[in-house]
Amino acid sequence: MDAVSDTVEDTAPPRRKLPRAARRVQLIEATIETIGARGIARTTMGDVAKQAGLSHGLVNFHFQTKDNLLHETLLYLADEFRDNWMEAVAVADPYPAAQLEALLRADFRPEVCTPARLSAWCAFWGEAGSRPLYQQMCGEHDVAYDQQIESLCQSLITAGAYPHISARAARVLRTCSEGVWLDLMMPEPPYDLTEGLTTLMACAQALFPLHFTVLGRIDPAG
Amino acid sequence: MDAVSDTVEDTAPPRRKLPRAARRVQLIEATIETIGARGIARTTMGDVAKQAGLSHGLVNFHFQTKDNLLHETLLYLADEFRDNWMEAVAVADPYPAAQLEALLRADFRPEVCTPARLSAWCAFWGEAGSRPLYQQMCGEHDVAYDQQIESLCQSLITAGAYPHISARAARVLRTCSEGVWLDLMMPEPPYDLTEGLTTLMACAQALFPLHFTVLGRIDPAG
DNA sequence: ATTTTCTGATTGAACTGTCAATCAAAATGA
DNA sequence: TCATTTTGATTGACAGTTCAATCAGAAAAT
Repeated sequence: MDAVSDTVEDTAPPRRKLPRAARRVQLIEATIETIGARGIARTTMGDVAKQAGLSHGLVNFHFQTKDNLLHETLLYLADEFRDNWMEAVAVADPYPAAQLEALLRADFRPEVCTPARLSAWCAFWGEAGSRPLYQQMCGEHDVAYDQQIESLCQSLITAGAYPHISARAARVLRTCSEGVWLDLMMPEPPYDLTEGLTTLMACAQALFPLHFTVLGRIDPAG
Repeated sequence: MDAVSDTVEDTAPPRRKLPRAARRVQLIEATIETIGARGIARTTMGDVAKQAGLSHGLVNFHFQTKDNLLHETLLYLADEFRDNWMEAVAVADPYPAAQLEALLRADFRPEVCTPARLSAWCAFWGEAGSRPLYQQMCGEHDVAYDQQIESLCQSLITAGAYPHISARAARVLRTCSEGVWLDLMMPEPPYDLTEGLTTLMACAQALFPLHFTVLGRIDPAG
């Protein structure tokens, strides 16, 4: 039926009549790329259309307004990030240290940790202060992430008799992770992804020395 | 004739013929407020002028272009933040734990930690990914801050025979501080300034338990 | 034949940057 | 002390540009 759908993007012009959902995703991906390259302030509908190799009328056809396009793009990113860490936790070994390590590593997987995605996410974050809608979405993302971390921290605190407050330990880890993200967002980051992860593990080690080293969790099996 | 000049605007309207430098600062402050309220993307020269209670032609008279206005605003913020933490370190007690605590607390002083300033700084940060100039300025700010922290961390590591790498410990503290900032930027932050600082101190305690508690440094005098 | 997707020209609004005119204050001269 | 000139800060109207959104119609798809 749809022999077209194979080479949807990159160089070859992705000719007409892609299924609705696929076209929307293509345009959202183009939006992420454009925001990553030009920032939100200077991103126009024309830029997005050009990036996708389509006409700008089509962007309005699928998303009605620019505000809506941005909103849906943020939604897409937030869902992607959430799915990513949730799945990482789900497939991790079933003990707290392994799950916490999986959670912390998830945001740095190459699939989600691309320059354009980091940059776009940060751009939305920067605008969040003045846009209640973005604020709410970024906030909700953080809350869910934070709760998951806190629950794991609580398990570790109990297991290791650490003197920490779980909410605070969780916050230290989350903020550290977000800060490393900001560093890596720069086109010429001061350190690479591996060193970023090691920094996070150093943070986990400082909090939970019985369960973590700078290389990651200490396996309970020995 | 000139009965006008007194209260043309609301709060503190320095009417006509202000010296050049003062007027520029007034316009930059108006820019910070506007960016904080509307974000960079939707801030216009007209908005800034209105915020300052002046005509929009005057903004161009003093700053030529919008890009230049934004650039100078970022410069102003970066200088202010740097001066703030440098002075805090300079007046702190002359031992590493006290200086580190002063450094960490500096960014959360009410003078610099206002909603508009946090929000504006974050907005610039969000755009930094796509603007080499912003990138460089934000980067330089971070580098200087990081070097100062690292030097203090190194002193503590030596003093306490901690197993850390100074660069990584410094990075953990800096990223944690930046992450807390991001949290506090939200109009309805998930926790207050005091709790933010306590979180930072908890991070310092995890790294340097001989020198810090969640309340701050442990005074060497006892 | 009908519906859905897509294009590119067009429109109208908003914004930036310019400029001539205005005006307050400082400098100068009486 | 008071009038005159000079300076440069300030205004508001304007020109030119950019951009979001619309729309009529073309091109697939069903």
